[in-house]
Amino acid sequence: MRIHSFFLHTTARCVIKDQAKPSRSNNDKYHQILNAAIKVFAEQGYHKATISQVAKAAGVADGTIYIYFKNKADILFNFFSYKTRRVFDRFKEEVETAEHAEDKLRNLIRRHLGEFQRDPNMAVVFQREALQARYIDEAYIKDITKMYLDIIEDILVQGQKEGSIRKDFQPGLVKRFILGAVNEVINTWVVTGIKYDLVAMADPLVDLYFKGIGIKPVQVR
Amino acid sequence: MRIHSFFLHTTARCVIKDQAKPSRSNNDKYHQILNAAIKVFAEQGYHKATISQVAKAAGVADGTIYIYFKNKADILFNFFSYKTRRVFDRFKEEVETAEHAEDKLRNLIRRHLGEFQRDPNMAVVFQREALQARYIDEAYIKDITKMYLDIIEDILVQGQKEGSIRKDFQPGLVKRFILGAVNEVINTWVVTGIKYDLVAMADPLVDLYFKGIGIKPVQVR
Amino acid sequence: MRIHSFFLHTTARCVIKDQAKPSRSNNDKYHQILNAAIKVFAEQGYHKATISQVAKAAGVADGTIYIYFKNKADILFNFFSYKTRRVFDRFKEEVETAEHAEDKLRNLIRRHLGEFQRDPNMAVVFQREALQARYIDEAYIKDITKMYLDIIEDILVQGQKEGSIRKDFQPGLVKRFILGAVNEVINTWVVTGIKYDLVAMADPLVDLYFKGIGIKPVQVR
Amino acid sequence: MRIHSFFLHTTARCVIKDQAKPSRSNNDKYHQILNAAIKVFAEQGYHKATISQVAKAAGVADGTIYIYFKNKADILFNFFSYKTRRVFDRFKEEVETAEHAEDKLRNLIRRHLGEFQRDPNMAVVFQREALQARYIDEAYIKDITKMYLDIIEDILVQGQKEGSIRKDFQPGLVKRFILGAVNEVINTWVVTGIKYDLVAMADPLVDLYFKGIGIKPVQVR
DNA sequence: CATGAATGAGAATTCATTCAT
DNA sequence: AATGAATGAATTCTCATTCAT
Repeated sequence: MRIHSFFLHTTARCVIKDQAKPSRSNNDKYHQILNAAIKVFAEQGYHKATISQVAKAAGVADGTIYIYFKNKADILFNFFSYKTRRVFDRFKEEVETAEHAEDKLRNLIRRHLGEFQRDPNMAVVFQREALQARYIDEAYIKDITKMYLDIIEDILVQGQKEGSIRKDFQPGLVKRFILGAVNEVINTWVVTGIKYDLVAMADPLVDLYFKGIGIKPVQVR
Repeated sequence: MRIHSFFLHTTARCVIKDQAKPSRSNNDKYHQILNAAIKVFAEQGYHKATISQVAKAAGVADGTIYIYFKNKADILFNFFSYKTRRVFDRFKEEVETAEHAEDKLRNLIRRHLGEFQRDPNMAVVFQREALQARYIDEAYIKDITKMYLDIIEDILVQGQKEGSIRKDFQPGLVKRFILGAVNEVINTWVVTGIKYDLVAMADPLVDLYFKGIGIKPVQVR
Repeated sequence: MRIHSFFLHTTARCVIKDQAKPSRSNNDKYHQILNAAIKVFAEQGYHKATISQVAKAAGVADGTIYIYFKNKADILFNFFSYKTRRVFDRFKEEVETAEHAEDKLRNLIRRHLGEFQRDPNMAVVFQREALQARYIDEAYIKDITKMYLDIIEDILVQGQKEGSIRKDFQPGLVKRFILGAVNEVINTWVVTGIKYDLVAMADPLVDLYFKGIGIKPVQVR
Repeated sequence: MRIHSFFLHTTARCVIKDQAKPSRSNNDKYHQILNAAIKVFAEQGYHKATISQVAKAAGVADGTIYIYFKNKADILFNFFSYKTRRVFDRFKEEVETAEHAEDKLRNLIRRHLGEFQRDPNMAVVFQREALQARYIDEAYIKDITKMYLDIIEDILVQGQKEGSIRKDFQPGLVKRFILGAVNEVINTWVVTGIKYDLVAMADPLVDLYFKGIGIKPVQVR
């Protein structure tokens, strides 16, 4: 798995203008290029993808890309800091709509799978390039990671208070356990060709998180 | 998560010779280069690493590498088909030493974590480059993946027969669930700097697999 | 040394309009851009300077520059044919205010140093780019060069008639000798940071031109 | 004028190996490329010249240049620190073969003109690119410059002691006066097409340095 | 077998110039 | 006239791969 956590409290949504010089007309071109890039990165991998490919996919000239992005790495950076930020914001919102821990987790997972299903290219690039710490500010990535894990942690703590979640485990491990499984499920979906309904995996997955695969010894009795 | 399954029944062990021209004594040079490459790939990433760096790390000339490997990609291919093959063979052996499903799974996970802990460079490259399917024959990777998942499947089926594992789940999902968690745990260990004892995570992890995080309503009764 | 001679008899002063499309009011914009360009060229060098930098310095849009100048090289061409032309016209005028050869040379040198001191950017660009014959019509530059040398020649001839200047030398060499020294003095002033009073060098320099550094053997007698 | 002074005490002659990776066979290739580069730079100017042009002129592939030089600027740097260094060493040697100030100056000028005549491309590049402080370490260039001026200064001081040179002038100005004239003479020779015998200018030039262009009023009497 | 200098295709990036608004 | 976004040719530099020694 590549990215663990993701989420941002950030209130400032339109960071876009920061690096984009052209102010007047088409701010679309920024997104045009960003989306084209993500598509190409998804197909080729960030490294193998060339600016020319991205330009062609975006329907602009090579040089145009440098009007909207500092350089190739900056495209990836914008993907993480802008595109995924929006997604992770939604995760937190989604969680807040539920009351109890189990529902919160279910909402989170459902939304997680849902957002990636909506934008498979994003999913691919995210899974693959995210922790490739080399390209983007490592600290920045760790931040998003931590935030996602923090949402889970809050849910765990609440669940323990509510009596629906065990207390005899290492929280750090459980967080990986949860995140790892979702990611693997997403990855498989991506690798096998984005065919089936990803969101449908949410409920069975949460069921597994809670009940495990074992048959309760209680029943033995 | 990057690689899902890995394991090879392959009886033909010395496939190495297939593409390596040198037959005589220094078959060491093959391993010399392979290990150096893995080290460099772990540090730089496959793409960023150069043949010169690998050559220098291996203590050979650039040209020498092409005596033992077809090209740069072939080094990675050999890493997967030779180096990891040995590891995944051991997984199966390990599993066979146990009798019951739960013990088999525990052995598998323990060994999995153990092998990666023993060779962190391998772990890094594996986690990062494995499903970067672009470099290696995708089908081949899927094969290894499938084999690992097959071991798990066998364990699940056995467990269900033995009555220790539930039957009401999608086997495909459970396999990802198990594999994803291990991989995430390994990844975290890699990303945070290979500091703590990875194998110690095995038992708590298997405990989670079996019991989940929930408190069984049954016990209420 | 870079530029040797410069001076223009040209009666047609407003050649400017030739290539500049805009005819109406803002002929200022032409100068605005020209001066900004000289400043930027002085700081960056002609080649390294970009049209964008010039535009920004001139407070106009990039495209606007192409309304007043054919292309980048044309800016430099205009610098030489318009801006320096005015300066070199003044040289000749200045020379004419004196009667005797020695005073004429003194006036020329004084004015030469004075004009460059007044406009250091012009000095820098002139010294650096002038004979970079590649950018501007070489013949044209040679013309300006020749005119400056011609002023000197006239002075020399007059001096010889007046009996104040030797006759036993190659005029061509003497002209370079005179021009080279002034230019070197200007260059040093430019390179060391435009700090001291350049015009103050005129009298000592002319003194050296006339008397040389040697002690006259005559005095031995 | 471009470069003022040049000269190096350096005893270490073979600095070449420092940046050239290839050690074995052809150290010629270093010079092959360097000379080709100087030729191309002389024709095109450093900026306008492309690596491809240099490579073609040197009869090697583009990439080969980067085996011997860090980058384009490094070629120019090597030109100054290696190629011209040798020349300026000779200047000092030449000066030392004479006893009296006037002979020393004559030797210096003769040699200066001679070396540039021998290698016109070097002359062109030197004159044009030398003080283009932008490309090469400014301090370094200032050093060479200062050394040349220092040779002149030593000669001046000696001449004053010997009674052959006046004492009533600013040494700084005289140094520019001498250097400027030589350079202008070289420049003219370069610009007019490298046709006539440059060295033949040495004696008349030194004559002008010493006697100036004036007719000494003393003799009137 | 081993070497490492040479190669040249390929990639990122820059910037003069154009043109629709 | 003025603008500045868009263009794409051109340039520097990298690096996998080859091959003469």
